[in-house]
Amino acid sequence: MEAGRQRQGRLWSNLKEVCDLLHIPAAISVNNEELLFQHVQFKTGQRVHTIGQAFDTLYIVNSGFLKTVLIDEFGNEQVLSFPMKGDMLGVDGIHTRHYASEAVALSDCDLILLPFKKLTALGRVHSELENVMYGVMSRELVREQAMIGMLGALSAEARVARFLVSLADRFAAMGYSSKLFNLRMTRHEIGSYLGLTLETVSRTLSAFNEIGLITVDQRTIGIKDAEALKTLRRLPPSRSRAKQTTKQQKAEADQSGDDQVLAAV
Amino acid sequence: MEAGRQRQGRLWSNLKEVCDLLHIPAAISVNNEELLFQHVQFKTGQRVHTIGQAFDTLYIVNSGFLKTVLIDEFGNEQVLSFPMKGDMLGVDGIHTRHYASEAVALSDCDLILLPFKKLTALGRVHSELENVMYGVMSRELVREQAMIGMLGALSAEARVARFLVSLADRFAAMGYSSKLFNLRMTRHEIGSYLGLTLETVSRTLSAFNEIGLITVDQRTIGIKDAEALKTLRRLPPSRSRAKQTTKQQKAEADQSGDDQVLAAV
DNA sequence: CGTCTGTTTGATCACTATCAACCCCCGTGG
DNA sequence: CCACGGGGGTTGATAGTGATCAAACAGACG
Repeated sequence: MEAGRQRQGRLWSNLKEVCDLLHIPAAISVNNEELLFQHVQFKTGQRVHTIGQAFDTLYIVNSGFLKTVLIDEFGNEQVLSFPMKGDMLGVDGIHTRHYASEAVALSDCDLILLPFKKLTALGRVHSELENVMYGVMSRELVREQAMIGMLGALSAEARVARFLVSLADRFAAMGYSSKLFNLRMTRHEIGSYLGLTLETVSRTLSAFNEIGLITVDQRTIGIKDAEALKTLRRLPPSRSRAKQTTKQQKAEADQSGDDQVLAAV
Repeated sequence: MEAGRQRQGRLWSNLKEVCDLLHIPAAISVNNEELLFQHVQFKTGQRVHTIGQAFDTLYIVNSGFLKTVLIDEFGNEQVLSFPMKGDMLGVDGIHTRHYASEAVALSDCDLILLPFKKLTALGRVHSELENVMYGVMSRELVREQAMIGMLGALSAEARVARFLVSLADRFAAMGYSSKLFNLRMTRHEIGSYLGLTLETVSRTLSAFNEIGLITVDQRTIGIKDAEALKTLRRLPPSRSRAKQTTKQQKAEADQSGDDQVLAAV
């Protein structure tokens, strides 16, 4: 895209571009043009790294969409994240020096290579780089914490709703429309990510569509009521079975106690 | 305990002791006795840090048991982890410079303070320290990934079983018995951690007890069949990667009509 | 035009949450 | 010393959410 320059027929980026991509304010005054990081392209379906593979480089997504997955003893995939522009890949390999997850391109991708050795050597000279790395890793950790909180506490509908909001926010941060976008992943992958089945994901999207919160056309999603999606806990009873929801919900909302929280839209 | 020395009526540890505690092989030849980190004691129920509090120090557990929690908009706690000896606290505060979670002592605790500023300054002189930090953060990340995988894919029974095995392993790593130990947390906290209700946790423990996998007496747990607990499954989740597993799944499904549906592998 | 993958929708099942009652342990105060 | 209270734990009955099984449809593609 915009970042990077040609050399030997390949794209390269300097440190400032890398930091910009990561949304990390880097006041780094390095002799930029000497410190270049190479880009690599991956086509849809290609694997960037696999579980157990020897770790030696981190990746930053410059363009494209990916998924990272864990694979259990039966070969079932568990989706961990959907990295896109500005996200870092491979951090889980630092500890054991072997990648703990697998990264797969969901579209054609352009990634920036950060050889870990080179990075740490660089840190020795420019110690500000340390803080950049700490910041990125900490951010990743916080994200995963939020994910754990979501999986542990929210209903299927709330998970799907938050997933959509999260996607919208990320698209917005990338300069794309947050109101209309295309899912790059299948229902099955979304379900795996959210701890649900693909049928539940599909049904929930359909329900949101009926209520008017979103529009759904295959992989094209239109966000109509972002605010409702953000605060959604549970869906109002779809057909009939009306138990004077308004009053009851109000009463429940008022006492905002500890446990179950219903349908606060 | 063993680590640390007295000075001004307080305990202090050097860098080597800190690294040992973290199980990180640190070939650091620093003038040890000059680089001391202070200990602090917390009593049961005390908070080490709270959400939103300004971040300035990391903590390493020298002794005692804690929990870290997220608190949602209604005041509900979501337990994220149960740190114990050798674990690091506060990493989630690096990114935003404010702690993202709350840490509470479940027993009287002895923690080592790692002022973050001091740590990064130290990294400038002793660059091996960088790798220690990266390693610890990466390990934390991998742990959380495993947690996400567990919450997303495993049944209630499998979660409780793995929780027990994980505790046993950690006690073993600390030099305690892995066959008989005391839970430091309530059923409610376990449930929150595992994305279950306290009743489900209680029932599952009772069921394991009846089957002879463990013994339960209030908070005292005896592990009788660690292997069975490790491999306990249920719910061959999704037909994501349907291979020649069809026969096996069918066989499992056939005998799943009984009351005891504990499909071990 | 058939095949294959992904999606939608329906019917049913069952795992786990919820509601409720009771028990156990322990500390406290009459 | 015992009554009392309260937090934590166990167990039972019931309901509901989401998984499972099943069928049909829509695009993509050779």
